[in-house]
Amino acid sequence: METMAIIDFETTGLSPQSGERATEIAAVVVQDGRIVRQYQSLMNAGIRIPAFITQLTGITNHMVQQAPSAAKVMGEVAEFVGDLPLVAHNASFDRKFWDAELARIGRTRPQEFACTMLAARRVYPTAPNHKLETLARFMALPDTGKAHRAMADATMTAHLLCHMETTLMQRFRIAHLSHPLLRALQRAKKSDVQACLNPFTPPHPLSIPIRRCHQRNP
DNA sequence: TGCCAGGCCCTCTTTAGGGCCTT
Repeated sequence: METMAIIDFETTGLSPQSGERATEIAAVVVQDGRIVRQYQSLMNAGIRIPAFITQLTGITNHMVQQAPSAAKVMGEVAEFVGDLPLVAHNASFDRKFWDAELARIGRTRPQEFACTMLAARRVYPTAPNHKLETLARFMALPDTGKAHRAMADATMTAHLLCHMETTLMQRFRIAHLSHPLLRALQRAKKSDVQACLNPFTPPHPLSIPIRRCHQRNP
């Protein structure tokens, strides 16, 4: 697998445009199908955490008050991931917080995001739904700890990514999972991908535009 | 005044609407 950085934010809400801020971030670097580096930190953005968020995540006002500033943490995690391609579950959410928090420290994102949720809708169309927790149960992925904490969810997303690579290697004859392939997959037509994944047909070369770069020789 | 996310996908679509997913 191409080396990628998987990130997960915990936040005070759903939109930085509405003044919501990050409270915790985790990043794990996956290389050759295993996690080789990890970063995790709570962060203090100077904003109160709504009670329902504390109930959801377990992150309290006291915890973030003891944490380093959001600026310090975002600087560290940006250095940690460098220019590695980024991955998140429902990446549109993490991308907008990543961009908003980086903008506050005068930085911009040099790389693209790929989304495991969109890709999972293609690769696992029979899953009950495509929430991270549901997919983890559906595929019996290893337990990573309390859901809705950044490191647990980032690690779970990494496991999901590795499971997806195995599925794609078996069904599509890909040599390895790359970030461009993941992005192409999430944009591919549902019907095209499902035809390739039909259990009653033999493994089928992946018929999405990026295939020449990533297929293994037959 | 009243409301308050938004990107993406699917479909009974594209001059739109509703559901999913993230905190």
